[in-house]
Amino acid sequence: MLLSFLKENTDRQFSIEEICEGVNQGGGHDISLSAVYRNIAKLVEDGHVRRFMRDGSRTAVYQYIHCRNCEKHLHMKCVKCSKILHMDDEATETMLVAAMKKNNFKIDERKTMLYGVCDSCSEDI
Amino acid sequence: MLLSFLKENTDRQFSIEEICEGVNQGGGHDISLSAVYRNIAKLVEDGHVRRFMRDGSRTAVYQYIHCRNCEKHLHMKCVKCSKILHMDDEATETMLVAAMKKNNFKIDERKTMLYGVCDSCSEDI
DNA sequence: AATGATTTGCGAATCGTTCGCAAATTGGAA
DNA sequence: TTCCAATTTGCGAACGATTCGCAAATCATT
Repeated sequence: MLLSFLKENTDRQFSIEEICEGVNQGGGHDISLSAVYRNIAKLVEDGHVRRFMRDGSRTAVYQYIHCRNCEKHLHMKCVKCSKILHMDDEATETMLVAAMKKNNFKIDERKTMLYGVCDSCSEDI
Repeated sequence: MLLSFLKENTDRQFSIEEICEGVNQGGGHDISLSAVYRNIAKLVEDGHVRRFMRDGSRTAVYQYIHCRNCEKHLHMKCVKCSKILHMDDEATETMLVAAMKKNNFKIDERKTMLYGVCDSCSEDI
């Protein structure tokens, strides 16, 4: 099932094609790309899944990731290993949001993705 | 000229088509879409202009904005009026970056865009 | 089993972007 | 100025991820 696949993999984003492969991995009847497109659209609409865009390829590609309580915290994406980190330090989270509000900007955690380099990748020379 | 058009308009992002129109507004010889695509690619490569993606349309659309000292500060985009805000409070800026580093994440100001609601738009009911 | 509603898969359409190539423009060197 | 090579341009075709249309398959309710 589509949603359960994403639920079990929240450490990175998946393209439609990857989701299709991942779901069909489980054996049984294969699902088509079209169906994945349609079903994922519904999941996004209902707020179960979030959609971002990947830059860099010839044309833009949408990527998807499951929402847990993700509207409650910020996310970071490592530009080297593409891993998604969920901000789990509540003190920092509230501090960041407060600092932004002081600058008259009410940050939207659901749409924002912080890009940078994660801990393990910054160790690499 | 393409770069000077973007230099004069740093309060929002422009699509290729908007850039084309904006440049051709200045009279003289019109430049084609192809040329805009090519020239903007070079500007991005050389670090004079930054490229982001706009979500929501049928297919992905790239958008461009001029870099001033933009590698030095964060940017915010209002999801309501699409205006781009440049973080000008240095104290907050360094505080944010430090807070992220405490969470083992070295934020990349050039690739990150904070989404949310700006001051004037949050006043609207 | 029968009926209607939903979902599926396939192929065509969409459309921003990129590519290929010949024509136009530019920039030196003589 | 004139010649020639190098770069840039504009046009149309190609690309490719996504969406659309529609008939066939599946599901749900009785």
